[in-house]
Order: sequence, then structure tokens, then C-alpha cells
Amino acid sequence: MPSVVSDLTDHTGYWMRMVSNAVSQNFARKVAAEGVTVAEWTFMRALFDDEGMAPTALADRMGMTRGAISKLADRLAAKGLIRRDESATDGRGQILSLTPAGRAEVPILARLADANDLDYFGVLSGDEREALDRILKALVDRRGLTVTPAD
Amino acid sequence: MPSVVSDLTDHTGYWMRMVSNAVSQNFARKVAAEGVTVAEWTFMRALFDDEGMAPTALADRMGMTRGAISKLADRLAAKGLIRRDESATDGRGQILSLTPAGRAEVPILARLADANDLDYFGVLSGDEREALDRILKALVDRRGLTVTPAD
DNA sequence: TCCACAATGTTGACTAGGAAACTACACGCC
DNA sequence: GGCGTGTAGTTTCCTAGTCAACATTGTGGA
Repeated sequence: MPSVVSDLTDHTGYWMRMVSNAVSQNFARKVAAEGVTVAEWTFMRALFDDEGMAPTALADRMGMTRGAISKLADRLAAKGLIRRDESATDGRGQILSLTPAGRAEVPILARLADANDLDYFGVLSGDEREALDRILKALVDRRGLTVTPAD
Repeated sequence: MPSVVSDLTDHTGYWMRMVSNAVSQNFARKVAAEGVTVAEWTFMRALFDDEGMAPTALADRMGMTRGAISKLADRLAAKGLIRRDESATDGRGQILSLTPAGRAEVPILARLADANDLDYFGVLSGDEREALDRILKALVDRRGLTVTPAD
């Protein structure tokens, strides 16, 4: 009679988490050398494209609570990487934007992200890599995932 | 002139983290209904196969520090799910094992893990799923990854 | 034999994030 | 216009980790 408890390694999620954690930790180590966390990088990268974003919108995009974004913004502002301005149209709202220093940091971090991806997935053949991308995007699409991963 | 900053979505790691986080959060929600965290589940699952493991070995396998394992063991022992016995051969060492209650909980949680995997990856075709498994295992193999993901 | 060094598990200080209460402002509706 | 309800961001308390210092125990050479 077979065990009633399935083997962990039967699960796709097990292998995916193993790889994903390794990639993520590797990247965290790299950006830490620039004095930045992965969440901070994701925050800055979002502002790089969408200057003037509101904290709540960022919270939705990053899949974090508004409280977490509030504290993250504190840290980034303390480092001089972002600005928090009051909204001209809403007395409650804020306008988040990168400082020149913050904007200058983004390309540096982006290069680290490029290198990390190459580093990790470079052991795959072109075909394997294409198939992996295609399947992951299909999953995101079919499940309607939208949150930019921040860890 | 193109932007010097690559698009996040050019990275395989971006899509993988997005999917992996969604799977993991979904599972965390399910096991929370059983009053257990994912780290606790991973801990118990390891003991289910390797009764009598030492905390340091578990820390290595789960990719956590010994301090984290020490506290995790405190919580599991307080819930009556594991036992901590002194090693007979080493005055410093411990022998971790599941209590009957803990052992009984494992199959229940294993079924949740099965359901979660099916739930998430069920949107893929058989071919897609096979290809994904094959590529992830190739990555783990070629990169020599060994840590059982615990979050 | 004994002593320097390594390894075991624990602890305290710290960090990042979640949940929920809170303050301040906006807005629709009477 | 004023009030009830909703929304934006902040704050407090809590949880679960890391890191590094620590006490204790084991071990291999001189």
C-alpha cells in the first residue's frame, strides 16, 4: 500500500519555489551591495516609468499594504532617493517621484537585474528558456495575475 | 535611442517570481486555516520522512538560520506537534520528532499541498506542465540547488 | 592530558511587513 | 451648508525572520 502522503517533489510548486527563491536571494545579495533592498528597487523601478504615482496605487501594484508602502517611502526619502509631494488636487494624496539621485540609481540596478537573470537562467538552452517564458506568461495570463513581485 | 533601462518583463525571473508568489500565498492561506504556517508545514514534513533530525540539519535543509529553527521548534512544541529530546551521544545535540498529533496532521496538510498544486498549475496543458517540470528540475540540477523552500 | 578551536542550540537586538485603528480630507445628498 | 460615509496615508502592535554574541559541549593535536 502506497503512503497516503504524497512526496513534496511531486509538486511543480516545490521546484518553482526552490528556483525562484534562489534567484531572488541572489538578486537581493547583489542589490544589497548598492545599499538597496529588492522592495526598494521595485518601488523605484515603478516610479521610473510612472512618475507621480500615488502610494495606494503603488501598494496595489506591488502587492503590499499601504502601511508597508508608507514605511518603505520613509526609508527611500531618508536616503534621498524619492520625493513625497502633496497632491495639488487632493488634500490627502501624495505624489511620489524619484529624485535625480534616485533616477540615476535605476539604470545601475537595472543592469544588476539583467545580469542576475542571465546568470541564473543562462544554464538553460535557448529552447528551454523560450519554453519557460512562454509557459510562465501563459500561467500569469490564465490566472489573471497582476502583482509585480517585490521580494 | 532606446532606453538604457531594460523592461522588467524582459526577465524570466520576473514572471517566475510573480507566479511563485501567487502559488505560495495561496498555499499559505490554505494551511493557515489549519492553524499552521508554511514554515511549520515544511518543518513537520521533513520530520515525517527523517524522524530524529537535528535542528542544524533542518536549518540547512530549509535554508534558515539555527536561530530561526530554534524559535520555530519552540512554537511547534508549544502546539504539541513535535518533541525535542536530548541526543544520547552528544550532550549539545537534540533529536527532533513528531508527536502523534503532529504525525496525524501531516497527511491533512499534504492533501492541501496537492490541491494547491493542482489548483494553480491545472490551467496548463499536460505538455506544458511536463515541460515546466522538466525545465525547473534541469535548473535545480545544473545550479546544484538543495534548499527545500520554506515560505 | 589539556587546551585551543569547532560545533550545538539559545538569546537579544534589530528589520520588514501585515492587520487594524486612527486622523484628516473629500464628496454626495438632504 | 452640514453630515454620513468613503478614501488616503500613518501609526501601533504583532509576527517571523536575520545576525551576532553567548554558554555549553565535543575533539584533535602538542
